[in-house]
Amino acid sequence: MWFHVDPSDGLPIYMQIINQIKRATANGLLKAGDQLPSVREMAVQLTVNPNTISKAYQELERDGIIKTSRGIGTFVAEKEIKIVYEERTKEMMAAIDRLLVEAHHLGFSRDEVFKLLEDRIKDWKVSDK
Amino acid sequence: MWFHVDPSDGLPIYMQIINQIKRATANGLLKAGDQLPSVREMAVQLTVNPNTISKAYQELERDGIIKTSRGIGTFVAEKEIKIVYEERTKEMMAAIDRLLVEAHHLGFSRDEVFKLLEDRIKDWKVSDK
DNA sequence: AAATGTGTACTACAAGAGTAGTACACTAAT
DNA sequence: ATTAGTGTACTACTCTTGTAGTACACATTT
Repeated sequence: MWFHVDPSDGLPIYMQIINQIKRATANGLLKAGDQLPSVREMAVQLTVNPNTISKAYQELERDGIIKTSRGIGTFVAEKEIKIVYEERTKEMMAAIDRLLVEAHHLGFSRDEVFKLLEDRIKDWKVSDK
Repeated sequence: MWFHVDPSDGLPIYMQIINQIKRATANGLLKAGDQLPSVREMAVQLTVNPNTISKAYQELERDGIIKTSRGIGTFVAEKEIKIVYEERTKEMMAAIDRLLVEAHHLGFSRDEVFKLLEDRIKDWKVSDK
């Protein structure tokens, strides 16, 4: 599998794994039901301790992104939104605000952000199939 | 001044301060040249150690958001974008991707994100004056 | 030169994060 | 029952983070 990790990235290993899996499920590379590599398999491949992988998997499970069963394996979960509407929206707006603040300090106007997002979404769509 | 801090927030105190100042400069509450409270003043007001404030100010200065002079005080910096275009754009796209991944896991479609951002930008604009 | 207001350096310490080693526990197949 | 595959608990160690205490250094005003 296409996981890779850079120990000197600053970002902790288990975080890098989490990010990759989140992205993969977000863009369809990983679909509900897909089995992930076992903690040992992945640990060997990345030359990392099994617990590090386990930690990533545990956090992903807490977020409801994967489902893991002892002795069986770890799988991408069925998508089910559990949080209530207001909560979701609140979090989403907070995320958007963070983006806008960051954009401002990178020197982008809000309209530019809008445009960039528009383009990006189009890109995602075509690669969607 | 309107700074406030919650020690039990999980987010470290100096980060909370950084965020508030970043936001304030991003939405115009703080403008270039405005003086910030001295480290001591703010430390007393928030019942926190001066070094904690200092750490926040240092990080903000590294980001070019404020300008500080020993014995004088700390001020909001003139906006000057130092990073080259490609770098800025790269970071911005990364931020947008992070937002889209987060949105997906919150159960928002990309079009919904688009719509929310559109609304949000409109809001910012009217409160712009 | 003294006083007062500014930011800072140095030190220390408690708490937590990150990873690894090792041994255990569950499940399915043989 | 055994085996081979899975995830996990426990422990320990290192390194970093976050904050505080204290003392210092610079700038301006008097």
